[in-house]
Amino acid sequence: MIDLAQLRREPEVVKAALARRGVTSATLDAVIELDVQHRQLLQEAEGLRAQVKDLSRQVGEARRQKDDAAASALAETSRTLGDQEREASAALDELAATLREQLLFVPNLPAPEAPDGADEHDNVELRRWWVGMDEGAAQPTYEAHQRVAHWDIGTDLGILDLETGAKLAGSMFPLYRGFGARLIRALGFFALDRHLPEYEEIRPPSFALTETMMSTGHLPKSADDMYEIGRDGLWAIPTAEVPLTSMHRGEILAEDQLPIRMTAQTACFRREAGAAGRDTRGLLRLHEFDKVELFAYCTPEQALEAHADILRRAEGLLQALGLTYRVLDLCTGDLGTSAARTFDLEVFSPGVDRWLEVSSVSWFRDFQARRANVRYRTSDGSTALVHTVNGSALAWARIWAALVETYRQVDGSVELPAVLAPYLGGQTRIPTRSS
RNA sequence: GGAGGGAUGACAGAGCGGACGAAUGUACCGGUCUUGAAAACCGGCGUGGGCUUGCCCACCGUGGGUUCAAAUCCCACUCCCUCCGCCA
Repeated sequence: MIDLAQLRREPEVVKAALARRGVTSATLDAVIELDVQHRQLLQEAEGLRAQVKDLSRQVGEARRQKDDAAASALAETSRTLGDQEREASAALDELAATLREQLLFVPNLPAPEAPDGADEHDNVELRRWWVGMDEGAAQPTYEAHQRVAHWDIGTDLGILDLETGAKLAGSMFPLYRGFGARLIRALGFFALDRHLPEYEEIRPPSFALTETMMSTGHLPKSADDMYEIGRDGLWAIPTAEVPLTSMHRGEILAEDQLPIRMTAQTACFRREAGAAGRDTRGLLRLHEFDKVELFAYCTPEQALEAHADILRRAEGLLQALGLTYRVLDLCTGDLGTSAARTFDLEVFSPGVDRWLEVSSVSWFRDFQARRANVRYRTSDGSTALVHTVNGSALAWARIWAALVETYRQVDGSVELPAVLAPYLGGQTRIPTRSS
């Protein structure tokens, strides 16, 4: 949620910033107008309430003086005012709800450094990395045996069974088996270990209350993309960011606690409602996938470094796995609702011949903290909202795809990078079924 | 799932219709005393919001209700504790 006080104080600044991501001036004017009305009504209701309270005190006083006639008269006046107050308060509540609702739909102000742009085509590529680059290789090269899509490799080697996954839960719910299942497990363990002990490992619930989903901005705006368990008032989490952001919801943290850094692997559930039929082959787009998330609550001063650290770690994993990737600086038109600045990491999938997003590293400023009401005590004793940053490190389904393609051998087997050996019982080779 | 008990400021813990944003203790901050520290004593010490910046309003688990007036009474819900049942 943006800062209403800032919108009130410097509307032109906010408008200019949000215009970069397509929010019209009229939208914000409507919010400002609601805010004006809200405060007018607030004063009216509070004035009435103050009178009722004062009269009530006088009633009590009169009763003690045994002046029942005066007490009754005062009570009568107070009752009348009380009715008016009730009416004003009801109107006030309605207006406040409308204001809040509109405010919840206003996206975050983009960071000045975020590049301008309308959509994903305007994202700015900052750099690429591939094996051998440091030794002077001009570009990654792939042989014909690496140009096989992971869904074919998965079927050939018996490590991915999408048909059975679909039989159990519908399409886009993958089922890994044998070495494929073990590889997914290994990737999560591998990444979590690398983030300890700087990041505390968390294993959060897989479902979250509506209020929890609100804090990160996933609700109300993206309700169609979330799995809802209506009977219990719960939602399946689309990312560990949801529970992690709310861990300190409503709290005031001590400044010396910050930054609080956490990592968690969870299943992530996404309905992908707006993407029906697109990129549905193999593991390109799924309703459920595992992802290790990195997250930090920090002071505004710590935020940039915390953001950079998560990006470094995500890149470090990709480099350790020897996968080709690129870093994108998301343009204002492609930023998520809550983000001020986001870097996406895309891994190259030689078999599918496409770049696949495997990480999104975002700085939210105080946008999420305002919704979640997470603050800290500053050195001068006052309170301030924390900043939140997070990023995937990494989303495993697509990494799984890039790995089996990149490391496919001439004979059809897959020879995985040695860094994974400790997590694979020492066996890095996925053999062909005939061998 | 059944029965009972509970939820109050950083913590502990009073209050159970009116002068209660809330006793008291601890912790914390400032001061006096002291060579210094401790002790003792004095003072301060929740969070938001509104505007005429001095006042007003809200908040005692959450949401409703009763009343001139609710931390206090009523209803519903959530969570915690104890016991019983069931269960990986």
